[in-house]
Formats: sequence, C-alpha cells, structure tokens
Amino acid sequence: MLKFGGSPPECAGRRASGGCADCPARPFSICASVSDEDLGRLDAMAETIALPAGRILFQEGDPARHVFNVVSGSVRIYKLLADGRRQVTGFLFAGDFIGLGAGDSYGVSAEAIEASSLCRFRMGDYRALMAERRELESALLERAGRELAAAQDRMTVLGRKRALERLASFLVALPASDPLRPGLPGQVRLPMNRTEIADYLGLTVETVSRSFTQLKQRGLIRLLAVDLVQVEQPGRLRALAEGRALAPLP
Amino acid sequence: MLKFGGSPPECAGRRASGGCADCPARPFSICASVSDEDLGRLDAMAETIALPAGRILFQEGDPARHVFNVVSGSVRIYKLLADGRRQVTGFLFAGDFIGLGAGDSYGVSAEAIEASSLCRFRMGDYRALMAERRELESALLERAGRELAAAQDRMTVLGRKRALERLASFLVALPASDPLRPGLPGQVRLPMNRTEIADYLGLTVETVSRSFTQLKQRGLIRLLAVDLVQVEQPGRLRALAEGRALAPLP
DNA sequence: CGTTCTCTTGACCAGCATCAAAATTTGTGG
DNA sequence: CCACAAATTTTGATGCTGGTCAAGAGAACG
Repeated sequence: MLKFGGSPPECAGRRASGGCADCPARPFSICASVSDEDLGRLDAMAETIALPAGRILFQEGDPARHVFNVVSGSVRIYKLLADGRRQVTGFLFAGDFIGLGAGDSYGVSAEAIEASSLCRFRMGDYRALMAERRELESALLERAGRELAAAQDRMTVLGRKRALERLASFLVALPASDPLRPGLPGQVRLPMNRTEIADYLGLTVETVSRSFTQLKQRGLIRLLAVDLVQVEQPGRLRALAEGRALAPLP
Repeated sequence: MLKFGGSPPECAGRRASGGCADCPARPFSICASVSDEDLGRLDAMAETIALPAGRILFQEGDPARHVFNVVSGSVRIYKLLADGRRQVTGFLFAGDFIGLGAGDSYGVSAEAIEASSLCRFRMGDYRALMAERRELESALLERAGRELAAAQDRMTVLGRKRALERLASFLVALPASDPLRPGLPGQVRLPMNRTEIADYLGLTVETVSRSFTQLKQRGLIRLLAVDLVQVEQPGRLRALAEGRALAPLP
C-alpha cells in the first residue's frame, strides 16, 4: 500500500525560496487573510516540510503538536477500524488547512498521496498567532464552515447514494478542491489510486472500477489515462451525482 | 411524516422569563463564553421562538437570514435528494448552534423533532456581535472543530460500518449530545422515531428495527419503551460500535 | 373503541462485496 | 530501449447484507 516504506529522511527546514510572500498556496489558504506587512510574523514561525509519496504525517491518536497548511501536492486523511476497514474522510490540496478538529490529539491520520510540501506550525505558536491576529481566526472559522458544509454533502453521498452516483459526485466535486492544478476544463486529475477512491466513497476497489466502466459505457466520461478523466457530458454527470438520473443503458 | 402539518402559528417574541442570564442552555452553548456583564448585549438581540413538533425551521437553499441556538428540545438537520432520499446529517440538542456552515443560503433543512425552543439572531446582528466579542468567535471555532471531528466519525459510520455497528455507534454517541437530559446512567432517550434514525444511519426503517431486535437478542440492550433504551452491556456495545466485534449469536 | 400511525416480522430480491484471475500499467535491470 | 517482475486496474462468477414489498402487532389519538 505504501509506495515507499517509512524510511526516507524527512526533508524539513527553513524555505530556500522567499517564504510566505511568494507562497503559491497563499491565495487559497488562511494565510491570504494576513496582510503583506504582517507576513514576517508568519514567516518566523512557518517551517516547510517535504514529504515523499506515502509518507505518514501523523496518526490518529498522536498528540497534536502541529497544524499544517498544504503548499503543494495532495494529502489524504482517514480513520481506521480495529479490523483494518478504512474510511478516507478527505483529500487535501494546496491551501488546505490540517488540524482544525484536533484537540489534544489528532482525530484522524494523515498521509501524503504524492510528493507534497507542507507548511508546519507548532501548536503553541499557532494558538498565540491566532490570539494576536484575529483575522486569522475569522478566516479559519469561515474555512471550518465550508468544511462542515462539505462534510454534510459527504454524509449524503455515503449514506444515501448508489455506487454510480457516488463516483459521479466525486468526479464533479474534485476539481474545485485542487485550485493550483485545475487542468484543462472538463478534465479531472486523479492523484489517488482506485483503492483510495474506494475508501473515500465507502465502496470496494472492484465496485469503483466497475463504476468507471459504466460511466464510460454511458458516454459520460473518457479515461485519457488511469489517472486522468475527460468529462464528456458534464450535465448528465452532474444529474447522476445529484440523484436525478439512474436509467438503464440506451 | 410531519406530525403537525405546517399550520400552528409560530410563537415568537421576547422571552417572558429572565433572558440569557437564566437560560438553561447557556452553559452548553457558545453564550457560555460571554461574561455576565456583557450578557445584556446578547439579550438585546436574542429572540426566543417556540416550535411544535414537526415544524420546519428553514429549508436547504433558503436565504440564511438567521442563526440559532437550541435552548430545549431537539432538532434534526437533513439533506434531500431529488427523488426524496433523505440523509439526516445531525440531531441537535440544547446548547447546539445552527448556522455554522451557512453562507448566503442554508446548506441543509432544519426541523423540530419534538416541541422545542430556540434562540434566534438576525444574521447581521450575529456578524456584528462576532466582530465585537471575539471570545464568541473563538467559542464558535472550537465548536466547529468538534463538529468537524464528529462529522468524520459519522463518515466512518456511513461508509464502513455494518447495520448493527451503526446502530451501536448511535446508541453509544447519543447521550453525550443531549447535556440537559442525560437520563439515568445506562439509559438512552430516543426523541426521534425509527425513520429518522434510519435516515441518520443510512439504513431503512426495517433494518433499524431488525438491528434493535438483534441487540436485544444478544443481550446488549433492553427496550424500556419504544423511545427509551436500557444499555445492559456498555462494553460489548462499545466494542460493536468500534468494529471490534461481530460474532454470531451464542 | 375504532382509526391511524409506528414498529416489528417475514419472504424475496438486488446491489454491492468477495473471491479469483486476466489485462494493463508501472517499475527495474540489463 | 527492451524484457521481465510487481503492482494496479479491470473483468468475471458467486454470495451475503441490507433493501423492497407485504402484512401483522402495538401505540397513540380522537
């Protein structure tokens, strides 16, 4: 499952480049709320870390010592049951914040999907900064609100939609979450593999694969590569995602 | 489904009793963060409304003109698919805040389960108050974090647990969410009916009913009434909820 | 006390999981 | 660049969990 065990050393430290001022993810992150002149404050605390694909960032139950911002790449967060069943609760991309729900310990595990870089803050610094810069707290609250709304959509997908509708929902929603790499219009990049999609949608790999095949047969999508989808009929795909369609093949 | 259509007039207006100072839900709500001397500020904006069972508070897509605090009773929030499939995304009790994820319009519908009273703030007042009393914003952010963590648990329930485990999870988690009415230890009060539980757990009424029967047959619970559960074996119930058990009947 | 709603139980069925294997892609070393 | 090995994806056959349809048992209400 892990592409690279747990071995390669973590490449962490101060940024070589200009820091927060020219962070590509800033416009999409909570840091966008910090004015240019206050950016030094952030820079002083931020620490950039680079993760290879498959690297575990932290695990459910670990003491929550840091919060993170995704700068580039993609991260998945998930929960495990005792017997290994896994629920991926989110895919995170550039600009996303990690650590919102955490109290003393993390409530989920986090792992890099592909080579990624993140910005890390010590929990104490983070709290102090929040107490000082209230625009940050507002930005975080707004983000939390959006995530809560998204979580309710996810519950509806997991609780009430059929396999085909789940995959359609996923393909419709995914592009909006990866602001740095929108790709060509109508194309959806899939950095995660089928197993991860399955664990995100509450299905098995086989069912996800069969659902991809069905979407192709219905002419709604085309697979340009195993990790690149061309959406052929956005309207019909969206209808499927919203539960407004489910007729047999013509 | 609706116990009382939409007819009886909404009983809204200033509180007859003392206001925020002696609000029974305050210790459990974000208002707990407001100091006693600042309470007048809250009082000036708050409007108490009483809802009969089944009354719809707002519907998904309605312009978000208010936020609410539940004072007593219970409320469900839910989303509907085009063909009527319903996902109940939360049951709310005294102290719970409604309106966190809302932007311009509500992302879910909200409806009273039983006769309930709520505290209502105009969206503008709410924003103004938040800008002024930052401890409120912090309290809200903390609450949002807890809700986000709960949402991830819900996703795991909906995506990866079997019917019996879902019901066990529900019975284990429910008491903690209703602070004003903890009931006797080991007892769980169920203000909502089987259909609502089903729509909360992503199941059908029949499956929920069969799962109750199974929990009884296994000796994990006893039904004192249709809406009152006696937990007989908390440990085994919790094990089931966490996916650490699923053996056939002895 | 009958009417109506809710809950429970039973019989049957379908969607998705499971088990198994083939096809395709990715990675590695010559 | 090619050949081989390993991993991922797809496809197929079969079975089980939970959904659907139907009817009976309890509660709630007038």
